[in-house]
Amino acid sequence: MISGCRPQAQNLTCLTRALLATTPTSPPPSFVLEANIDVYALCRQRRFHEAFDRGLHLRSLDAARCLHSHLVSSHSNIPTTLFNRLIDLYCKCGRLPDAYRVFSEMPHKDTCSFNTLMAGYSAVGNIAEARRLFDEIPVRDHFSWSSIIACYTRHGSPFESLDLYRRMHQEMRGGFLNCSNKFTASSALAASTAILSYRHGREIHCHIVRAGFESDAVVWSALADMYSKCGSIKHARQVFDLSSDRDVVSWTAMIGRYCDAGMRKEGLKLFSRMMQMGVLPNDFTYACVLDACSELAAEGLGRQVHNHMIRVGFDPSSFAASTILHMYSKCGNIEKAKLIFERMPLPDLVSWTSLISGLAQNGHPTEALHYYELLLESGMKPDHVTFVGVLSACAHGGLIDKGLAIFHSIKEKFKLKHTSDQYSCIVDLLSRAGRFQEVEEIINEMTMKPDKFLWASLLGGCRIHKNINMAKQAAEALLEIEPENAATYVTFANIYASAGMWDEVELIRQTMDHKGVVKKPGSSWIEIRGKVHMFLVGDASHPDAKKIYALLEKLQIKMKELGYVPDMNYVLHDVDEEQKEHTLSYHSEKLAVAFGIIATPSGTIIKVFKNLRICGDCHTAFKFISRIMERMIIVRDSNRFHKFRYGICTCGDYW
DNA sequence: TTAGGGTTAG
Repeated sequence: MISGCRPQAQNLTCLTRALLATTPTSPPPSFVLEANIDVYALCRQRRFHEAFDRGLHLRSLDAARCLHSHLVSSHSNIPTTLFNRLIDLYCKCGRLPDAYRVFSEMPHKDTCSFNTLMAGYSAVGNIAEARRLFDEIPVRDHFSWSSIIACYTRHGSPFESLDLYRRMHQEMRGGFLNCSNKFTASSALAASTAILSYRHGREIHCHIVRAGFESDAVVWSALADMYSKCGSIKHARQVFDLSSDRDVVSWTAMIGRYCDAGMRKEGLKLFSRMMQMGVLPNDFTYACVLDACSELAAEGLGRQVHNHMIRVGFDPSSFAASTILHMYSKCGNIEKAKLIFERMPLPDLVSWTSLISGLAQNGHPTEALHYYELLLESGMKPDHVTFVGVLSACAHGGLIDKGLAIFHSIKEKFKLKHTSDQYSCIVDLLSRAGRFQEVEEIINEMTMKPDKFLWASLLGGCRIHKNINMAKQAAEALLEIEPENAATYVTFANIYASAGMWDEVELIRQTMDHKGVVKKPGSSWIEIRGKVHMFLVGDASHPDAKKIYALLEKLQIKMKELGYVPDMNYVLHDVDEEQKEHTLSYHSEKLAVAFGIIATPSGTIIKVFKNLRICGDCHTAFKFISRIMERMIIVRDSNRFHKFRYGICTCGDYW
């Protein structure tokens, strides 16, 4: 019995009993399962359409077989409609060969018979068979065209799909208005979106408006999708706002579009609006919104979403559940993430990987490896993403031998090919440890071209070990791939600066000016009582700026008493020492931490988020501040978490 | 009786 269908099955028990009671012959054979007794009874009554409805609801192969045997053994003329429904049922149960057998043995096939079988092949991605049937249909109707167009769109052939959309209009000779309907239009729109063709999309939009079938949620959703991907998110929002028939899918899609475009706050605003309108979110909505919370590190809001999910009920093994885990982990609450994981009855590989990567980023490499061992013990096979998490745990923890052993096991034990991400991890691990000779050997052994992530990892390692020669090689390779990336110039310049090579620093600065490369401004933010406060370097725009600066000055004095020496290597330009110290004191992360201290009661954990990597001087300063203020300070930078407590950081200064 | 749109981890 299909467990999900139990309530409906129970509802029908009375009906079943009544039907069987009126049937004078023997009880159903033993192979007829409980859920299918209704189907069996309805067949005996020759109420075939109702039996099909029930079978389709259950998606039951037994029901299909039961109906098949009744139809075949029936001596009267069976209408084509019933055979068509049988084909459909077999298709929906994933039994294409049975569907085909029914189709080929039918005495009279109509267009619907072809359409139904074609949809079956389309659903399993057998494009060739679907097309063969389409070509054989003597008289094609709207269903035939919409099925084949959707088939090509769905299975990655958008050009074919648009070609057929055009051909449909020629062959049906009715002009666009009579041929296109909401099904063909939405599929053709999806095809235009796939090839990012605004022109095609716009043309189809015109057909939709002229033909007047725009009041349909799917058409609107496809339109908004096309505009957001080929035109602009603003147009997409206009379409969304104008649509009269919005369902949970179109709301979710619009929220997702904002998140994809990096406009996460807009996405979250729309989510609140959706809730106000009484639209019930589904797993996709939760996944979208929780992901936005993760990126914004808005744990407060994430927790509200989680609580809502608990109230309405959700499947703890669904992908939405793994997104909750990810959200807590990305917000620096790894304990809660672990709790969510432990409560999962059957964690999937995504959840395992998410926890392992989360532990690695949150500074618990040994625990990450412990969960990796548990994953192996569970019998689940790790995939290439799991290995990225495990290798990054080794890299962050300085576990070099373990990392190397796991890296080699990917090929030898798990018989998988190394991916470029895994190469980046191993280069990260080795170059952080200063083992540049081995890095060179690995790069030479690679079967693929090293990508930007690998070179960026190497450049980062060179910064730690002041390896100027290797840094030059990495920076040149990196700039060849990404000539506009300011981070490369800045890191490279910082390496020169730390070696006191100011002429070279100046040369890099001039190159940046010449090429018009602008350094991405560092920004940090902190969530206080549900409100996000954002800071830039030297920012005085915050209402509490005076208090923030006064506190930082006081802290500066106390830190120096305890032995803090500002690290000038993190200032790009060759300005005088006093000026450099001044710039360092007001980095965005320092402003955010100071505001956190002011705005929360003593003892509260301060959680700050930065869009770039934390600066080395701020890292040192926060160790002192955590001691002076007796507070735990958590900083999530673009790379990982740093937890400062009692004057030390969980990263062990290994970052 | 048959057809269309949204998806999680580094």
